[in-house]
Amino acid sequence: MTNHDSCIIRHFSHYCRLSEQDKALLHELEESPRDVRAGEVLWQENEQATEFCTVSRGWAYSYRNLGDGSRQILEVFLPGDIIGLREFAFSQRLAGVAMIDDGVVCHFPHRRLLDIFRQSTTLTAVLFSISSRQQALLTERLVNLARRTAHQKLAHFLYEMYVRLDQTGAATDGRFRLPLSQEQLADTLGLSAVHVSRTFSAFREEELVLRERHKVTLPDPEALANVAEFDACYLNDSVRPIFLEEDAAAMRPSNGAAALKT
Amino acid sequence: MTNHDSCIIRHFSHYCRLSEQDKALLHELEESPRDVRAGEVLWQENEQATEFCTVSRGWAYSYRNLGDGSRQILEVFLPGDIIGLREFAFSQRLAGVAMIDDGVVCHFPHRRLLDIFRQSTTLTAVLFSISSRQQALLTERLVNLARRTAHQKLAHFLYEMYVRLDQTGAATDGRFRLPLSQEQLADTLGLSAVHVSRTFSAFREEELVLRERHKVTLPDPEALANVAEFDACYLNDSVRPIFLEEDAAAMRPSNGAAALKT
DNA sequence: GATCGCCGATAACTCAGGTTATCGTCACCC
DNA sequence: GGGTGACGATAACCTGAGTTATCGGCGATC
Repeated sequence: MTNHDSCIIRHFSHYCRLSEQDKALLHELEESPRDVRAGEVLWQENEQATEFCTVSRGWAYSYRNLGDGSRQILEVFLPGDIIGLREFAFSQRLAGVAMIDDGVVCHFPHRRLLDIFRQSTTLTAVLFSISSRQQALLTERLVNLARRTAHQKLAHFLYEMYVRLDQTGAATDGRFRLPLSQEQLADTLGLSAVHVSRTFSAFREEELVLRERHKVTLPDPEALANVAEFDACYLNDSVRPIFLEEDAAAMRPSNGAAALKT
Repeated sequence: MTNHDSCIIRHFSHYCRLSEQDKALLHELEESPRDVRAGEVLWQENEQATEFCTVSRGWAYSYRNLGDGSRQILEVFLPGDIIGLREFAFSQRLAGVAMIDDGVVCHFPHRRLLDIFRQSTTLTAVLFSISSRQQALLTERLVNLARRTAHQKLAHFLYEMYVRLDQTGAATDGRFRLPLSQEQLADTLGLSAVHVSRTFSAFREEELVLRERHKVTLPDPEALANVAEFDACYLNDSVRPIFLEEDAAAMRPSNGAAALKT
């Protein structure tokens, strides 16, 4: 088991120092990588759900198709994210998932999550934290959709992506790659594609956002955050390291004995 | 430990048969009941978060205050629900919580959740399921807010409440108590209070919904569900009993020995 | 290098829902 | 029993965003 740079482990390490045993458990989630093409549908609403999925490379999104032919994008997944956690309690998919980009994903069965619950309190707590953070993103998007103007919605989304990408080093100096089309943005923000275009034009005018093809530049990120009334609280998932460290310490004695080679 | 009818245990039992030990663990969550009055704020955004909370009686809601003075209600909690699970990863509250009704709530420290992770895989799985279901509610509300008309939003909300209440026996024959004011409904649905009123008038006209004070009657629930394009999938959390039973069976040997009196 | 198809920009027109304001009703309380 | 205040209904008016349509640019395919 070469520790060939794993997105998941990097992601989990954000939350907590991991034992070797924990890392081994996580590695099992990435056993069967599969290449996927942009636009490829990983699964659809109402299909039987027996697996989760991790993204190793590329972007993905989950979506719901509505009765009137429109569609709502719910979440955008980046490398290191786990897809499908939200559906833990359900035997059917509640949302479809498709790739934005070419990429690599790894499927693993539901069962594996129970193994983790049973074998590592630390990982269980981290999984709960991740799920909790995803819910925070969702909540923020909800507020955004319910209460803000088109300008604020787009500003908020762009700034959120900027922060998320910055946290993983994928944004430098206000510039980042945003592989979504304007139609996908519209489906995310509950707007029409036309109005997304209008709003980008306005932002260009005001020199808040420059966009060419899939490259976005924010000349003044803070100004954008202000437009969006952005409160970064929900992204700085302080993650309460103390809390988790205590916990890790508390459980190490019992699990340490069974640990794999150090 | 008298098994004086506990909402939480009833709630959890929905998902899975519980051992006596599991019940004992859950009972600890309801150790310190407190009477609360309608309108009382349990906590506010950005306060330090060190506790979760269960609702034993009454309704509650979580909300976010926006920059422009408006506010968005995120979730409505009924007796048996756990409040604050969403915030597991955070040290600050992401949303305020207030009572709709007079009621009884029980606070318990974060730490207690870790005890559960450590001591019961069954309860851990159920907690994950509950969190997953809450997220499904949130997602459905998001779609609702982003993509549907005022009529659909209100119809959807009313029908959802009807189903949730029906599941706990609190709705009979299309009639139930709905203690929210039109302003609270507006804050939930991302509408103005005026427009909620208009929409109720329209529903009265069409004989879809009758509302007097806090009593709501749905003469034809199915018709309402149709207006809302309601797909009950996300509420019939099949909850995959098989899955959990297998799991419970798998872990019983190790924990059974330490079980409390049967 | 001509054709096709996708993506994005822009303009003209429409409409769902917000805003403001007024009024009626009910509950509560000296 | 009259004052007060929260809640809800209704009307008139306004506006942000949807809809439809047209056009230009760019990449892929032959």
